[in-house]
Amino acid sequence: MSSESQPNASPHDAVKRSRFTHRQLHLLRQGSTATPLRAIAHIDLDAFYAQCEMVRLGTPRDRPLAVQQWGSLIAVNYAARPFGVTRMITAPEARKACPNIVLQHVATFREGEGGKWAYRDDSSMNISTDKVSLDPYRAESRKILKTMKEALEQWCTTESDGDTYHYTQGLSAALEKASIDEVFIDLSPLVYSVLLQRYPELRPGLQEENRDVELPPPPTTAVQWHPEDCLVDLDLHEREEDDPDWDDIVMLVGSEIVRTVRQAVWDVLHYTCSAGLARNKMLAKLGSACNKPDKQTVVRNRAVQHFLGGYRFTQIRMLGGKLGDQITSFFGTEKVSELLNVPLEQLRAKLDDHTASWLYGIIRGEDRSEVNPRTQIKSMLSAKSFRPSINTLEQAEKWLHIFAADIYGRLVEDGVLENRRRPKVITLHHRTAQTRSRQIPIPASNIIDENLLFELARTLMRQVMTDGQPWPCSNLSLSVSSFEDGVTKNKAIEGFLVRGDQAKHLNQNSRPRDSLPTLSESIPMGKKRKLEDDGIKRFFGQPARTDRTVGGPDFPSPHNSEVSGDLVPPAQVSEIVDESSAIPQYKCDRCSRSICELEREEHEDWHFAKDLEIQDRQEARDMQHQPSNPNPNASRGSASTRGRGARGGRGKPERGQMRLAF
DNA sequence: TCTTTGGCC
DNA sequence: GGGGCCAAAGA
Repeated sequence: MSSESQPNASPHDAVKRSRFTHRQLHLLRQGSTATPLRAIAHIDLDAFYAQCEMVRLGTPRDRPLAVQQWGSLIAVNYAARPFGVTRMITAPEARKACPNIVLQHVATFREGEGGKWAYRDDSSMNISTDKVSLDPYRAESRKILKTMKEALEQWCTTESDGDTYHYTQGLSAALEKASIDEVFIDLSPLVYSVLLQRYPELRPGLQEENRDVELPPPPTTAVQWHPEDCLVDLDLHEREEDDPDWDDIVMLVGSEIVRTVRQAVWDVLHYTCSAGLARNKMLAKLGSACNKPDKQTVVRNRAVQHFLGGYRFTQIRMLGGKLGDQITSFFGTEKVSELLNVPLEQLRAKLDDHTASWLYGIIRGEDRSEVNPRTQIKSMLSAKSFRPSINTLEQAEKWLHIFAADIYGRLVEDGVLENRRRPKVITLHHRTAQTRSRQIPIPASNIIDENLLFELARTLMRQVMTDGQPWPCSNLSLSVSSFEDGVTKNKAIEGFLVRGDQAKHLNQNSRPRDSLPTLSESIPMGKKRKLEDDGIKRFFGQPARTDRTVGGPDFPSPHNSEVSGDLVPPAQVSEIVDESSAIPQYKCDRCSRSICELEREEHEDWHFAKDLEIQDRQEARDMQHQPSNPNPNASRGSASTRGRGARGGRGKPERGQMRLAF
């Protein structure tokens, strides 16, 4: 982005301006990946499993503790590390290095004791009959996520004057659970909201104003960082004495928000965590690991080059594996600083175009991957390695019982009993010399219980045995996947929301309320889920305001809403119809929609932002492809996934913008 | 549908 | 370094 590399306005300028434009600020509002003002946090629990045990057992923070799995350690708390205890060493070695250490074995299931896990004194000696359970950690993870969400919500409910409210209401932060102990948070909309409250000069001006004009400079000459913020040193040509620009202020506000989130996790649940804050996920993730434990690290835009230059690129997300090794051998270095000297053309010569341009950008600190607001789990797996290998069907079936019980218990937590969600596929993995797997559908007619899972697993096991040489078997695992929403949940949703096509046909269509599925068969399952998650989240996160029913050019018309999976609240629909004659309307010349006059400004803002995103996305497509976008359809206000061209019908509405069903 | 890869504690 | 996960791409 050229604006990022421009120096600050020089002192002789008559009127100092920011390097950033109104357009770039405005893109924060919908969490666009295109703006250099973006604020992304990565939060990582410190030695998570160890902390879980410290909390559960009530041990003091300075008491060394490690979590044991059979003879080895899988997590070591910070109090134990000065003694040389690491995950590499065995439990007896840890005891020797640190006699005072608490060595807590993970909870286990035990053969013949049903589906209940327990903490047992003798589990380390019972590797042949026990199977580890990570359930206690999953439960803590859920609590932590909930606490973080609640802390973030504090920043959404703003008591500001009506003008600011107009621009900031309904904004919230996207939270992506990256693993059992890590989350990404897109703070951009919250930061935008705070900026507009604290700096009225940033509020969108008159309609005529050119959004390419630079913002006024921040009204401060020095940023007051919190004493506990760890700041990455600035790039060589930057100086701390230089006046801050809005990207510095964005990081300041972001770090304030992150601090309250971390504080809430400590106050409520007594867990410490470390955070990284930067303009994108890649930098935030590297940042969170810089100062552990219990610290937060801020990577300002002006520090990115210096920060990344010190890394090996193999430490960057997606480059830790074979791709990173390949690149290392092609170019003879692991250092980011040296790879920076390789021109794009040379990268292209060795790597495919997508990967080459992604790599070129990523080592320069550019990463436009989105924070994917995903909370629900997509599969569940229960596994066991056998040393020595097992050799009979009887032995295998004992483990299948335990797997079935384990997974069933987790499904219950997930809501199978209430029919909220249910998996459609069950898979058995089996390892001898090679790994083989077989999968079958879970019959939709059956109620899922432990026994059904076991019988399906046994069927798969028999298939595996007739396939080839089943023994000796060194590893077995059972998993369920392809989750689908169940009857009860859809019923509940239908009370509030109907899809566009359903709204259209609501009165003609006598389809039974409890029949399934409600989503169009034309959409692959994975996409359906995301669309639905988002639709629901957005709807409930949005205060009901009938005058917010604005739309844009890419809002599918009724005929293609059929495949969009988008959701429309019926109450809204009827209210709109009722009120449309009473409220002054104007017809938007961009999209030919009738918009209520009160919403005119916002609607036009919306078109403006939309245009920018389209433009920007096009640049991004040309310039910067990721080698493997982990989730091309997950979106949060990005134009790439919204309806145009071949994928035109797949779009979903912008936050807070409801589609008319007619 | 099945296998492989990556990432993490 | 390996057991036990989870997600997604590749084939």
